[in-house]
Amino acid sequence: MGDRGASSPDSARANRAAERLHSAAIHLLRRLRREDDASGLTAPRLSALSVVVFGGPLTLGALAAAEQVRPPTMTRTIAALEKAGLVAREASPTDGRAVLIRATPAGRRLLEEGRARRTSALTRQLADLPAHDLATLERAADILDRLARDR
Amino acid sequence: MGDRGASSPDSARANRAAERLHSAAIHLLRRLRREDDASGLTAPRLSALSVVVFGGPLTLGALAAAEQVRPPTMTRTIAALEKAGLVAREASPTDGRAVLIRATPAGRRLLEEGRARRTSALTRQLADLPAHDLATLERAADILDRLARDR
DNA sequence: ACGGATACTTAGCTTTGCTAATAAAAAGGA
DNA sequence: TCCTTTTTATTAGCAAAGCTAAGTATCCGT
Repeated sequence: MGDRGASSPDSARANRAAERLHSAAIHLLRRLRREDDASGLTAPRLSALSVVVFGGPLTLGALAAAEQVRPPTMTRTIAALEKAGLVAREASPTDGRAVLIRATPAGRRLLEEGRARRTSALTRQLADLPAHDLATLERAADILDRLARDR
Repeated sequence: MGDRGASSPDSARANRAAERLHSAAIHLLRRLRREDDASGLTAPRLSALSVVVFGGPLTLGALAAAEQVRPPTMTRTIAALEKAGLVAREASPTDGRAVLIRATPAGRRLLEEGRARRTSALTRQLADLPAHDLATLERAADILDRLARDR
């Protein structure tokens, strides 16, 4: 099947890997979407809450950047979390334009409980995996985290 | 931090891994969303098209199951792909209720070209990775594929 | 041949992403 | 100091993708 031209074998392999990761990510998320709801939160909300809980109070812009989303999108996500009592907005003491997002005790609690809950089907499937495979997935998550950080 | 109670160390580890994979998948997809568009297709459409191209003609229901989505969602996705001339609907010869989805030459071509295009930032980032890390990601994709299949 | 099951579609809702436009505050230069 | 530009966040409005509920058409078993 062709593939001549300027493409190196390395980038061909990287491209194939990218497509497979893309597909795996789509399917993983679709599965989790259904059941995220041990917590009652959708995936983007849970993800944002997690950053706020573990990343301390931070501005909305910083949170949007961390979540790789535009500010208006994060404004709305935070509005939902605030309405649910999981985070609070407060004025920045140093910058009148900025808003600091802070987790409430309820938000912290929800995340901790979710952590302890381990009901999700994915968790159960992972627990059934050979230790070796689980380790591979953990290393993969490390690599992807790193990739996301130095984009 | 606590974590006593009924939880085994294994499931605690699996749960942590599940959360990290969840987060990695979210961030991976958000990045790809921006640039999927070498092809002009959104991620779900590209994913569905890929299944149709490589999985031969198949019914809408089978496609929905493969994509872990409800039939009405797939109906709409296919409608968009059909409108774009990338797939065609045809009546099933054996079942008057069913619809077979088949890729058109244009759909096939788009996928092949996308494959050769390798413009995505992810591909480039992956190509820069040590071979060892890339291999880890490939193995992880294998494992996740398998997991998705025997859910 | 009838009644229940199955395959798909339609209708309508929610969430999440985006861009464009606006308001308010900060920063900087004349 | 004052005025302009930049930055931060919000509002408004659009599109895509997910869902459930309800409807239609076909199939299958009795």
